[in-house]
Amino acid sequence: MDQCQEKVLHRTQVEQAIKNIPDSVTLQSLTDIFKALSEPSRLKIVTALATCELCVCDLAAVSGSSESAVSHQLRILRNLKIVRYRREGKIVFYRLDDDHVKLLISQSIQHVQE
Amino acid sequence: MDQCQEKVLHRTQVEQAIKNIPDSVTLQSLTDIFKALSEPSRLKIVTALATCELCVCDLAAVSGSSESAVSHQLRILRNLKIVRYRREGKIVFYRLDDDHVKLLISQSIQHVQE
DNA sequence: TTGACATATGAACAGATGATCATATATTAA
DNA sequence: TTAATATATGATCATCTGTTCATATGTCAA
Repeated sequence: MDQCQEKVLHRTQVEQAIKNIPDSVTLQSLTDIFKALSEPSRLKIVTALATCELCVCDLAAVSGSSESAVSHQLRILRNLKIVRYRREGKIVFYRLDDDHVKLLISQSIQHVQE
Repeated sequence: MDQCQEKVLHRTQVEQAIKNIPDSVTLQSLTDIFKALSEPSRLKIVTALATCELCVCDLAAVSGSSESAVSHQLRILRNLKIVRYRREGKIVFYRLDDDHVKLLISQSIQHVQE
């Protein structure tokens, strides 16, 4: 829209700001991970898994929701490569896919607690 | 629900995991900030403001959305104390409220780019 | 194979949310 | 005061999302 272009008030700063916005792939990855952690139920699951691996049943107890709801959320976390799982007989154990998310959350906690 | 309690398979791990879940206030703060950053439009605004202060009109140009939409998103970011503003005549300049968010985002970018 | 248990998944519903449009407010200039 | 500019906000609507319920899948034991 040309209207917007014409209305730019501070051209230098705008150009600088646009350069600082991550590329679309990075932007997508960022919003994905932030969205994954933006729901209390999912954040509980992830912080719980930061201690040790847990089965779906455990996670339901930990997060205080139904096993079905947890399973749905785990699918989202799985698709985002935030958690992985291993099956042991009838039981499926979930754990964090790597330590990035754990670190990110601990850093975030520091931020909000200051 | 007692059903959930009875079905806990790994009691020790569950108790440990529950201890690791942040208190409800921290949990709320975390989900708030993650939710704020989980929308492409808002993340663009925040990353743009990481360089310098910008007015609403600038932010509309930077993020590629309407000024009204930006203004709505800025209200959300204002309420979450992520941005603050100062008025200079007819123009309102926004900037990040502190450097926490900037640091959090740069750390997150490192995470997703590995 | 049958039954029980653990988990996964599809459908449906309710609640949340982002964009748009119209309108309101605030500031400045004439 | 009036007009123009910059921003804010309320209402509406379409879309998204999380939960629930019912059902399906997978595993093991009998």
